[in-house]
Amino acid sequence: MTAKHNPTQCPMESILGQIMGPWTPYILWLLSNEKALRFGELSARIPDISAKVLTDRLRKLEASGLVHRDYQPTVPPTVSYSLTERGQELHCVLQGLNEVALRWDEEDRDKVAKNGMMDAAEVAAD
Amino acid sequence: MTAKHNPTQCPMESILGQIMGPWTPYILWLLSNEKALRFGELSARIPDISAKVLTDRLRKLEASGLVHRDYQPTVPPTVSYSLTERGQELHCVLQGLNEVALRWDEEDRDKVAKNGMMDAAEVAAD
DNA sequence: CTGTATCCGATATGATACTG
DNA sequence: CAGTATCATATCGGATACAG
Repeated sequence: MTAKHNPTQCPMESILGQIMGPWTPYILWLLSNEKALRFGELSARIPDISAKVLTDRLRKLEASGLVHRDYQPTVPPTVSYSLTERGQELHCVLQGLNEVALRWDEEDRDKVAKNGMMDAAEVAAD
Repeated sequence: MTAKHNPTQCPMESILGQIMGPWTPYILWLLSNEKALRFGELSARIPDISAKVLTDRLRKLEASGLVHRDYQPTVPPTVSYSLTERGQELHCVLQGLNEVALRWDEEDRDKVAKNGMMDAAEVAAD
């Protein structure tokens, strides 16, 4: 996703590079609603993700300090993930983004209902 | 970057898929500060981007209705790009993200200055 | 249960050269 | 000026199989 990112030094890109990529925002979303989730629970809630990719996303989120990993050396091992304080701060911003996305979707549906099929740029414009 | 994105139906991913990818947030940022920029001006302000990638980013932003392309068939042709209304709405959200990014950077610098080198997760945590 | 190790194919990036 | 065309490389995502 995100390793060699941020060629511009733009601070936004720095954060976006950490949270982007398929599944990542959804993982953050799940964690913010559930406080803590185990690896298997995340897997179950994201049906189509592979273990490899889920692991990869969690490791990267951990590396950037957005997610905390709690490992209990029981048998079998128990690992749960939760948002760090920063992860929670980020969620507030993402919620803003989410609201914009939902509003646009609604506007688009209204418009398409009235005018029939259009392409994205036409719909978005007005 | 962004073509087959949004496997989760998460609305955030839908927008993030449109604006992410190297350079894209920076392009939006430049356009929001300058009202309108020509292709060559964007090129000059983003020194390391290739014409191909810049074109690709602009086409995608245009397709999602965030950027408007104004083509004047003069000789030589004059093309300028500006944010649509949606592009401007988005900028507000990005600014929030930007503020968080800047705050974190500052916190991190302070912490590193006090404690010496750490990795990202250590720095972010606290 | 919680991951790693591999392999593969698709996609994106970047450099270079060329055009209306 | 504002791109397009082409090619080479790198990276990523996903499937599968295996391990502590």
